[in-house]
Amino acid sequence: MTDPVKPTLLVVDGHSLAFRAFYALPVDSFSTRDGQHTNAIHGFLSMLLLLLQNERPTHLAVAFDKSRQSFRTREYAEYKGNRSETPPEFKGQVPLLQEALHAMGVRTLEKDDFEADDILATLATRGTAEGYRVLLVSGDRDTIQLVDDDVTLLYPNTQGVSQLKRYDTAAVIERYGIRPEQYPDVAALVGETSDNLPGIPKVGEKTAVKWLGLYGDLDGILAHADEIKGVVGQNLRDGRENAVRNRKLNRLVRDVDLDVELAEFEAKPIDLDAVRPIFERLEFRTLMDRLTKLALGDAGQAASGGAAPSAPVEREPAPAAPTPQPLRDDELAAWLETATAAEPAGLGLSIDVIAGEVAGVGIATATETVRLEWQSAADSPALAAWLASDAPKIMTDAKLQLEALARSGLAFDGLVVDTLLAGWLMRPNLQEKSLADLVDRYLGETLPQSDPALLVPEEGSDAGAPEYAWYSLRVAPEVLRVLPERTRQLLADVEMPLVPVLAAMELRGVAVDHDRLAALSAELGDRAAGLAVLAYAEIGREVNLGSPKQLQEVLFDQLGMPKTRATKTGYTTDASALADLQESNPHPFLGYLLEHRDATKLRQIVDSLDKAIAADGRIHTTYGQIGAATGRMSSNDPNLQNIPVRAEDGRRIREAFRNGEGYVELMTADYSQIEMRIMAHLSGDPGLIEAFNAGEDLHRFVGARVFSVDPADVTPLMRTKVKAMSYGLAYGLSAFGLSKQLRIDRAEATQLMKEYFARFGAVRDYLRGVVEQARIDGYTETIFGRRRPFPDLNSPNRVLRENAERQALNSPIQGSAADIIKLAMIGVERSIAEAGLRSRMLLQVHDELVFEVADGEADALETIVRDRMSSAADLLVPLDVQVGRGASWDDAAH
DNA sequence: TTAGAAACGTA
DNA sequence: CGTACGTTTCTAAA
Repeated sequence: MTDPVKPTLLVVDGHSLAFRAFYALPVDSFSTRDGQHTNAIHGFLSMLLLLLQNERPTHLAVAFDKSRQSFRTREYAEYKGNRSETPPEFKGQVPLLQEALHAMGVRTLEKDDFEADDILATLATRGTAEGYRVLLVSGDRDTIQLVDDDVTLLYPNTQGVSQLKRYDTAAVIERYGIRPEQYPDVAALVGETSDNLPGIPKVGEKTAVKWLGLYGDLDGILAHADEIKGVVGQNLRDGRENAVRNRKLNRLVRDVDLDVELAEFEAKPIDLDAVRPIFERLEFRTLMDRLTKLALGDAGQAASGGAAPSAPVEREPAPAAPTPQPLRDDELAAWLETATAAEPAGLGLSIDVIAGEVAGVGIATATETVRLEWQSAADSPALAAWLASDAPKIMTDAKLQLEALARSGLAFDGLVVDTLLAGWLMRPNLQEKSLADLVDRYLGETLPQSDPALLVPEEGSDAGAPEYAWYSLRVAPEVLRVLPERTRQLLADVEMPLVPVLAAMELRGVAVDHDRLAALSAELGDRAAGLAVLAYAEIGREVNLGSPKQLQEVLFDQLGMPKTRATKTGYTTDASALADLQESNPHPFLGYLLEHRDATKLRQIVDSLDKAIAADGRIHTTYGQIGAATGRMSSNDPNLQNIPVRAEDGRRIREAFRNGEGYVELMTADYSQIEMRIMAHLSGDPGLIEAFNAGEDLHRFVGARVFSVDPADVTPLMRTKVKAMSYGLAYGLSAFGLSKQLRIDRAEATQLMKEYFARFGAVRDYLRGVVEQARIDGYTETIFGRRRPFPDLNSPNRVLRENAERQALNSPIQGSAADIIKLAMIGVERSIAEAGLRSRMLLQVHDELVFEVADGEADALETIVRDRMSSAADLLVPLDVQVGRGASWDDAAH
């Protein structure tokens, strides 16, 4: 095994390992508050620490590629020529990684005109000569040739970088059936796609190894090329230049002039004080802990050698959750008294939910947790009283738990912090999706969880309600600490009060008429079947009309239509492309196909809604409060925010949404043009503000300005164009996009935009300003202070950057609209309760609310809704609210 | 069996 | 080459 006398030299291929780490770890989960991606750095350092711990090298170096150019690219220009652009999220991490390594006292090496692997080869050669045991770490197979009795290669497996496969001579022989020094011959014959080095066609590892066995080495094989029969033999004779070239390129250089002595790589004790600042900047809490442990271990060894350890800061190990005490309800009041005194900001609370009902309750202070077994509300008067009181409670992902409480007949109040919502406001790109994520990020600890693969969780290993309560309690102050003041306010004023409102809406659900849906489904099914028959007749065969692949065959091969926009897997067959084709190459098949698509899509929606009707005859969607990065909510299971409304057929689905028993109709209330109004407010554009205050049709008003005509003379076409332009603005629409949407030429679109901005210049200035400010701040902000970070705004990658720019200019607008309707919902719910109405709010569709109206309450409800919605924010323009009522959702639309 | 792409519905 | 979502179906890889 290892020779205790020999010193150990560990050499790492920095680029290849960092790159592996980059792809192994989700980029979204590793970034700092200011948006710097750190997944590659984190993965690399994590692996390095593991190596230092397990291998205990005496000498250490990390080699990097200096650039993409090397003597190999000069020799063969196509070398690695197929490599796509390095992701910018990766690029920026390399200098930071090097900085971190230097802080850790690790030497890094790079050399003009050579690749990192050549440095590995050189150090391995010198190390062997100078009596070292050498460990190489690289993700490049070419380094296999370096393995010998003193040189071992650690190669990352496909899963990532946490597991390294150890290749010594025996392992290479076992894996490849050849000796390490023969590997380049195999690679030369087989070729290396990732390096853009084609090999001999039809020759894989098996064949190459067989030939090596027969003829010794590549030269031998080529010398006997004439004796090899069949297609492969001919391929070999045809491609011998390739093989020779490959062999030349994959030979690593063992004598790069490095101008260093191996002794300089001696591993020094880690200076934690030097490392701490950069690790803090990278927000590597767990890694810092691991490094600290490792360094203290080193110090301990040094101490045994005589020197006293320099007094490093002793880090406490991650505390374990206190063992939950079982508590009876009659003991609860007393416990709560001392607990509340100990935690005035709130107690941690978590509800075990099984099948939607309360199964257990955990409550936590910083030092104690209790578990209350729960039978029924009647058996737990003390618990019920505390839950119903306004005593402050801290939870994680409370909505589900609140619903379970309600179903079990328990009133609830006093939710002050939901850590999941707080974490989302801090990083709205859905990076922390669970308590476990929050515990990891904000405490640097791991939430105990049993293997989810186990059907029966291990006894005691799993975190239950008391543990969840305890971790929630500890996470809360850490998240709040880093939350900017306005964002904390947003949490307290908007997101937290919204939780019980959403819980109530989800519990209520909306009544849906199964019979109508069933009839509609049957009708659509028949229609689709008929259209399919017609479509098949046109092309003389049956294909799967739902298969883009088969459609491409029909359209482009069989019917010879011109190719449409390219997708990753071929050419698009989407509705707009088919419409274009219909214009240029009219064919009845296209019409049938489009209609068939419509019918099947609609039927699919109908069927999934029908399946979602619960036993109470109602559909209960789930709102995702942390659903969208802009601040909007999402709806799922089923999604009730994308029920068709534009097409006549689609609207028939809305006819199935009706008031339930005990109610007389539905009412809808929506903000008209809220995003344009927000744009008017944020930009302060006098023209746009006047447009809204004039109370005239917005698009007519704008059209009159843009086309310099009287409002009365604005034609429908002019109105359409201006409307598309106005709506497109908030999305970062380009002249190209506008021309495409309006089916007008580029020049006309450009002209339209020019005229528009000439009249509404402040809008353009505002949109530009948003992006510029975001580039500086790294985030955008809504009217209410909701932030969204944009790390890609300064990316050198144009696609990424321009995407980020459009997102950035849209976010304050979409986000402010979301803030406003959330505030309105909270106000409406409160006012309805205060007025004692039975009518209730059921659905939210971004700028629309749907209510179920009780008999005789329509007017009172409308007054409340109009008032709360229009006064939710104080803008420079009025917030106009449209209200409608009717027997169905469709009828209630206006 | 699973993950990704394509397609399409809403605001 | 217009933002924000969720769902379904097909497809290729595992």
